[in-house]
Amino acid sequence: MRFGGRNGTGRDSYHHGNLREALVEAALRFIAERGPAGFAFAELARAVGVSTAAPYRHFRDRNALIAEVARRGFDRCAAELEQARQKRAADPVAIVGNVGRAYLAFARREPASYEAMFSPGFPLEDDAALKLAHDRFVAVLRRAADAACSGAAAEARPPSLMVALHFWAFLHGIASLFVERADGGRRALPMSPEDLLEAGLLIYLQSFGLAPQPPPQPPR
Amino acid sequence: MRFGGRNGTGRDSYHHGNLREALVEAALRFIAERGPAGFAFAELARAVGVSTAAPYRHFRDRNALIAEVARRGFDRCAAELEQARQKRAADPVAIVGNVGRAYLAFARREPASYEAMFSPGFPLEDDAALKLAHDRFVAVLRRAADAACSGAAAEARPPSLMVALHFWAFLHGIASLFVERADGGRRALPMSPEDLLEAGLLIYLQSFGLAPQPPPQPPR
DNA sequence: TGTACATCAGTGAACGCGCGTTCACTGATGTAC
DNA sequence: TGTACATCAGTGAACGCGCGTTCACTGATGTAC
Repeated sequence: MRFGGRNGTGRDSYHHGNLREALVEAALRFIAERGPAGFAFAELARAVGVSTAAPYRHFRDRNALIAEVARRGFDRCAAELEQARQKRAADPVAIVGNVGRAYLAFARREPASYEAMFSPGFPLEDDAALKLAHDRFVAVLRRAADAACSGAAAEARPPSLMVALHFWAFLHGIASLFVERADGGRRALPMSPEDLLEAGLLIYLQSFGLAPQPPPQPPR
Repeated sequence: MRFGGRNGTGRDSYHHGNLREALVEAALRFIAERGPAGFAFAELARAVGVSTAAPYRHFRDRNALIAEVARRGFDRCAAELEQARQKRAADPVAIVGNVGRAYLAFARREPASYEAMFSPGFPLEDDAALKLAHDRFVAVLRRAADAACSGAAAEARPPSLMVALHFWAFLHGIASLFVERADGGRRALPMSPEDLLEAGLLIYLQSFGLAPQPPPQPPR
């Protein structure tokens, strides 16, 4: 496995030109294949076609690289969730569903990022930028929960922070237990993770007097 | 860190007497400290006070050891959940709550086991005994969900397998995101994981027409 | 437009280290008689 | 109860290997003038 610089496969000069990016990409591949602890820093350098000393120009050590991978993961995932949240502002149930599906889609499409983001043993406190990205990510989930809560009848309206945490825990549980992984470690399921999610959300939101709106009829 | 044989601290003879157990215990400690990938097989031998060749008498390799740790984790956790399930047969909501609390208690008390059980990259298929223990564990969750469903009004009764999967995903999400870990990697929470769980279960089960029974009054 | 030079991003060789695994071996245990 | 012996669970030395990290270095880049 070899990841090139500017021109894709090889090197065009003494300088790599894109080493930082190339290292992050290679790390994503290795994580997807073997998990966040399953490769050596030197291995990464080799995969990218560079001496083992070169990565030290860009990352203090292996952990700093993984933290960068996780940080980018939070950023990208937050952006996608936010986009899903803004897609349709009318129906609270649909908003939560859209955000939830976007969450599962991210976990499925970028299992390596997802693992780096949530694998224990990489504490957020060590890296301020990582912590910030994490908090922004959580804020998006919080906004989605706000939308759901604001649609609830006033007397049945639960604290939206709690709803956000329920939402997140449920999403994370489904993503880590049931979304198919590259190494085939998915559990047998009688339904897709997305359907499982949607059914669970409906049951939960029903208690707040929320039900999905029928889609608007096209004018005839 | 050194784990002894029969008499606790040291060795009493040429033979260790309890090496298999001692290795499993040491692995639990290391996993709790550094995660399932954070230690070497040889390190384990040293911690237990034995030559680096000795563990090979008991485990084919490092992965076989971790699989054994995970298997025992599933067994113990399943036993505790089952006990919680049978504690009080009357109220479906209370049954699910008891099992849920037992789940979180296990994750809190044995974070190393929990991590070994659920860390990706150790596929169940490679080890029949592990797969069996896993399936028995899932069956307990299934029975808890059955109890909840059987209490629901017939016309609102959901498929109990789906409820079991919702239950599990929610529990796993709370356990992995919010239960305090040895390395301090817990996220800030406005309430305890147990309260978060209980509130979520109540909201969810309310949709089935289920509500907690008031505790029976003591006879006066 | 050309040149000098500071800065940057690489090299490659070297180091000490601990790992996983194997091997022939040996001390301890338990059992058949 | 005693002895011979098979089996078991350890030892310790050895191997080749790749890792993380450092170092003085050098090729390329970009900018001031």
